[in-house]
Amino acid sequence: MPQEDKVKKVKVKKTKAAVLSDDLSSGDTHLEFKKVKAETSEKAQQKQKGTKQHKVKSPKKERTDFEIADDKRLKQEASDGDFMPEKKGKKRKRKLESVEGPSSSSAPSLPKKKKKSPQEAEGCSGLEKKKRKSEAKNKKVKKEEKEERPVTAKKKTKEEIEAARALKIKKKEEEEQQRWRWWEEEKYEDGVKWRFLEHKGPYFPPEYQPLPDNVKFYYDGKPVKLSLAAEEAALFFAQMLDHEYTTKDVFRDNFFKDWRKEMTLEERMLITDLNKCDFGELHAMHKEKVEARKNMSKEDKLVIKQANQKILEEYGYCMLDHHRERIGNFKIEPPALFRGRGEHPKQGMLKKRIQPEDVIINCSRDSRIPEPPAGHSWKEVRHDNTVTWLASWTENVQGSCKYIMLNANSKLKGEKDWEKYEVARKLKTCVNAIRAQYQEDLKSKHMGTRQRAVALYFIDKLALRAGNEKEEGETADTVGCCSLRVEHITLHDTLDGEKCVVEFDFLGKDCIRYYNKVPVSKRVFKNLKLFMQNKQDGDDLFDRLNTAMLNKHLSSLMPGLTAKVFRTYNASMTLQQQLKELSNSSDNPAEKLLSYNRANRAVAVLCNHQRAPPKTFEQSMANLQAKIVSRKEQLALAKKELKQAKKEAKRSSDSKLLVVVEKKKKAVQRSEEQLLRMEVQATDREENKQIALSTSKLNYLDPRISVAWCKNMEVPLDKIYNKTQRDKFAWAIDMTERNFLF
DNA sequence: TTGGTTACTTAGAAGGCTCCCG
DNA sequence: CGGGAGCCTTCTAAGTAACCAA
Repeated sequence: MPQEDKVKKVKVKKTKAAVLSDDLSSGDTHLEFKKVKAETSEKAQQKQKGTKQHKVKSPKKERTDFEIADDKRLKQEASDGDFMPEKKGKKRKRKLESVEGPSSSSAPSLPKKKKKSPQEAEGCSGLEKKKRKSEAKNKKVKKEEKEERPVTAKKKTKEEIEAARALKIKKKEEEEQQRWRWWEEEKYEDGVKWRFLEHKGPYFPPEYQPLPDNVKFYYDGKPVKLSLAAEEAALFFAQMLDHEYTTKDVFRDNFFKDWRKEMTLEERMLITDLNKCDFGELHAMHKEKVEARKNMSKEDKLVIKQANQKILEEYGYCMLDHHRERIGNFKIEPPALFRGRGEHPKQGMLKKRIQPEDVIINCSRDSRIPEPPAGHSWKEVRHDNTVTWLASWTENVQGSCKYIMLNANSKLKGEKDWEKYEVARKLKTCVNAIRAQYQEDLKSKHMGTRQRAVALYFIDKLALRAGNEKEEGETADTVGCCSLRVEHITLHDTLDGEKCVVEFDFLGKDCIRYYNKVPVSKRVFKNLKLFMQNKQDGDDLFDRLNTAMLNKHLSSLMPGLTAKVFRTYNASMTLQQQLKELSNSSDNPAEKLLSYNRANRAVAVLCNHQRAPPKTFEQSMANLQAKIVSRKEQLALAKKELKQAKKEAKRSSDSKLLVVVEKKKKAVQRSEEQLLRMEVQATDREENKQIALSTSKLNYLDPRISVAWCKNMEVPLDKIYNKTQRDKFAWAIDMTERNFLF
């Protein structure tokens, strides 16, 4: 078997030392500056899709999302200045928000704390707020009714239905009332994350249950009773036998090596070849268990559910500054075989069971310190209120730290999220200056500066990730902007009728391929040629640059600015722009949603958020098409019947017939609506085949843009955000007015 | 300047759950 | 009323970036 068939070419050692003289006054300093024209980059592969037309409202829809996304964004960039309330006039508008707020009695410090942009600040008078709140409540109630009906089974009596509904509404109200409106509170001084933190500690996975006697592992045809530890590891492997992982050499080798470490001496002597191992019975047992689980009775399922609920109640929450907050991941990761993404050199290694002795607890000194499981003790208990984690441990495969932290709907996460978007919005006010500067820097005498300028150009224009350096052999070979190598780009003087085209092809985070052909300015192009001179495939494209240098530079341009802010900024900008472009308040609800999804999709394309096409995709698409066809037939029939009925009504003037005509009309109308909805759905789904919308929605798009859009378009928010998302974005939902601009 | 450590965000896969349709 | 499609949650890997010490 081809061991490591994909061994990556030798990577240059990552020291970007000063090898070459940094001075390059020679050569091409005479490059002309040419305005970057509106580039229409398109992603090669995915192309044709998205143009699939069916009745779509606006004529501009003829192009792919990619094209739309990209040049919309560029147009936006061009006109960015219009939006800028104050360019470089400094004096950031911290507007000491005396407008509202529970007195600033205790806020001597925090100079840059407590930000409120003008939009937020205005309309925050108590009165306004109250009004808004009650509005929200009303809406909620209405929604509730809608959601309620289908849920309640028909068996129930009317009263029961009523009661259930009332209960649900009440619960909702209570929830709303209990919600911690932290965004209305004063922020803590720098670095302090909490004043009081109490929790029960992490939840440990159940102990390993040894195999029953009738399930045997065989080596070389003979049954072997394994020691507990070895048996557990064997089961991990057996459970994965259906997975492609277990066919990979690296995975198998790593597993075998680590498995042998778990074995007793005798076992190790005996078991020397993975290929002679027969996990068949273990595998079968596992499958049986899965099957049995699936076929469990309703009652049994309920019992399990309730047990889980109980665990959640006990371990899933903590008290943070007098508020009960949900913990995101309160369970310790169970032991397993490591599943790295892509060609990970460590795939298959044994991720060991975590003991309380490995776990550091973080909580308030004056809280009830969590009890370790009986007979155990914690590695350490500390009281550090400058961090947000409740517990941590070091994982053995990569040696990295794992944390237990709060849920996304918590104050700690929400506040950070809000802050992130505020930084991105701040970038808006100085992005023009920064762009002008890097254009200028393309001409710099210093190689390092030029490289920085080109990298920044990519990060800004293509929303590439920063690209930190990685230790070789520890992870899959993936890159970001600063770590691009010569092999990852191809320069084309002309390509498909465009000049100066850069073709990118590399694996990014999670080994997701980034493929894109982008026309760039002549100057950038020439610089790239220069950077690539005398280099080989495996050499760094930006050998004088790393993320630390880049970020240092960025933070000097604007406090808080780092490479990743550009991604947030450009993503949110694109969404706002696309929504404006694509949606009309006169559209019907389905069309509005399609527009929103398209805008969202434009961002996902920009950020290269992909997913494996669902396994059932082709099938379900065919099903949908079939349904559309049959619906069309139905519609034709309905129309025919309507005609017929009209004819008859005319002839006989029997009033009953008129009623029939009305009925038929309704049927036609209904049919048409359903057909439209299906067609829209089909388009949406097709365009979405391998694009993941959720990542951008959750991490890059300022929720206030979406909330404002919903208000303007009169789209119920729950069409856009599900419950979890509404929870996470509660701060934005509460504070956003329809006139919000990112 | 580097190299390790730490803390926190961002990412897609997998599996469970719900709801809808025939 | 059973099965399956798709939405939602959970899981944990894989990034970014700051910090610290030598």
